[in-house]
Amino acid sequence: MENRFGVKIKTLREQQHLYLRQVAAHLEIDTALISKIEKGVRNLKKEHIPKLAEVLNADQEELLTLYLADQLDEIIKDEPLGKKAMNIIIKNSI
Amino acid sequence: MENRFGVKIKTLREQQHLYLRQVAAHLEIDTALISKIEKGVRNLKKEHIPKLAEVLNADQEELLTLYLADQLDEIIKDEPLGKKAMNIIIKNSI
DNA sequence: GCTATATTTGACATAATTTGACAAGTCAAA
DNA sequence: TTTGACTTGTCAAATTATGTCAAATATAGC
Repeated sequence: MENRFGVKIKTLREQQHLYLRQVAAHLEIDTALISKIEKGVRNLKKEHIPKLAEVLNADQEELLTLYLADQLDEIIKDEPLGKKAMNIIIKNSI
Repeated sequence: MENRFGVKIKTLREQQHLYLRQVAAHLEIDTALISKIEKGVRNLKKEHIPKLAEVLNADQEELLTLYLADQLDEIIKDEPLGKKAMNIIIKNSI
């Protein structure tokens, strides 16, 4: 899977009846940028997550978790050995 | 943990009785760079792994796996939610 | 000690990528 | 057809990655 983060913040934004423009203003970035972030063609800077959680009235930890998951995916996508690499970290090698 | 990759290739290099200079020459990069890579202060470009496995007479997949593990660690180090993020990928959400 | 060779370190230059802004575009509803 | 929301492409600036060089520091043999 991919772009968990973008899908999530789009859903949250719609639930809150907010426009991209409003979210953008809160983060002080361009509307076009969050549009791309929702679509997964760009990454949000990690530092923006607190403000984002704020305006979306969301749990900051949940957003960060999804954000990290996407980052991890970015590394192991197209890598057949990705799962094995994760297992090494989890310590259940093999 | 960290720098699994660097530790591994240093061990392999010593087992093969090779100098950094020799490994560097094979990869066509500066000796100083592999020194740093072994110590984990720099990353190797992924494209160099095949040549590296060659000169170290090592299994390319093993090196790549450790390489990926270090990359993943880089993202989740200092992140209490890192494991949770990995679980999302593995699909054992929670 | 001295010498030679291997490794490490820090500063630097350059290349590549990321980040964000802007402008022009699409689309849907009024 | 006008308006507002969103999307897309392109550009410049900022940041990060990659590699080199020279100097510093080991390390081993005499």
